[in-house]
Amino acid sequence: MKKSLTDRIEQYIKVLIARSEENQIIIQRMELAETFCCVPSQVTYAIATRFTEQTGYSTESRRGGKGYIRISMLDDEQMAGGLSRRDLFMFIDSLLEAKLLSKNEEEMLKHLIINSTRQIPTDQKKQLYEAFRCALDDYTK
Amino acid sequence: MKKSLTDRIEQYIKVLIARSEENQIIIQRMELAETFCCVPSQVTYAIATRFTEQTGYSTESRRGGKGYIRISMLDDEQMAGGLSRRDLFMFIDSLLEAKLLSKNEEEMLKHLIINSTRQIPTDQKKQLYEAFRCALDDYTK
DNA sequence: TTTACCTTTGACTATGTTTGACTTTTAATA
DNA sequence: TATTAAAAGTCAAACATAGTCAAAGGTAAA
Repeated sequence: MKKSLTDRIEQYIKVLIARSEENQIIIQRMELAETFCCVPSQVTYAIATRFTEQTGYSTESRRGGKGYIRISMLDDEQMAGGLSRRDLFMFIDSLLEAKLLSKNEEEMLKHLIINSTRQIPTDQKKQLYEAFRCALDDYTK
Repeated sequence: MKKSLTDRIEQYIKVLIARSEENQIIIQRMELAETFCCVPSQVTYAIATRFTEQTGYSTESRRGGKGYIRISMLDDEQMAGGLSRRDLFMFIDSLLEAKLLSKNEEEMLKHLIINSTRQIPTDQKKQLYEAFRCALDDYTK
C-alpha cells in the first residue's frame, strides 16, 4: 500500500517514541518538516489527526524561540476513561427535556443500554457509553 | 454462462487474496476500475455484494489522498458466534413491520448501532448485536 | 410477456490530504 | 521596556480518493 505523507510522519514519530525511555519525544516542527520535505503545517496536521487522546497520546507545545512539540504516550491510567452510565442517562434526560426524544424513546434507550451491556467489562462499557452518547448526539442534531 | 463484470471483479479479488500472506488485500478503487475499464462505483458494487460479513469478508476504506480499500477474509473465530449486523437490522425491520417500533425509532436504533460500534473488534461487535437483540426483544414484549 | 431481480453508469456527495498565507506566542536583544 | 526574530497555530482553498443513490439496462423465472 502506498502511504500518504501523513502516514509516514505518523510512523516516524511512533518509532521515535518506541525508542524513547519515557514514552515521549520532543521535536521541533520545522525540523521534522525538513526531514520530510514538507510545509510545517503538514506536521501539525499529522499530529492533530494521529496523536489524539482517543488514540492514546497527549501533546503539548510552545511557540517562539526554543519552541517545541512534546508528544507523550498515555499509560493505562491516563487513558481517557469513557463515560459512566449515570452520565449517559443524564445526557438522555437532557434530550428528553429538549424534546429531541419522546418519553417512549427515552425508556427504550435506557432499557437497551442496561440490558445489552450486562456482560461487558467496566472499562469497555464506559467506552461504549461514550460512543453511544456521540452517536445519539449526532442523531439528534 | 457468460460472466458479468461484477463476477470477474469478484474472481480477480479472490485470486489476489488467495495469493496474499495475510488473507487480505489493499487496493485502490480507481486502479481496479481502470484494470476492468469500468466506472469506480462498479468496484464499490462488486465489493458490496460479494465481500460481505455473510460471505466471510470484512472491508475497511479511507478516502482522500492515497485512499484505499482493504478486504480481509475472516477466519473461523471471527465468523463464529454472535449475530451479524445484517441480522440485527432484519430483526429491527420485523419489529417495525409488527408496529412495535415507529419509523423514527427504527432509524434511531440503526443509527446508534452503526455509529456506536465503529471501533469495536468484529467478534465483540457480534456479541453486542446479540445482546442488543435480546434486550430489544425483551423490551417490545 | 410480464415481472422481479440483478448489473451498470454517472452525477453528486463526503472525507482525508497537502499547501500556503496569515496570526499568535515567546525568547532574546536593543 | 519595546522591538524583533523565531518558533508554532489556524484556516481555508485545492486536490485526491471513496461512497451514495437513482435511473437505465439486462436477464431469468413465472
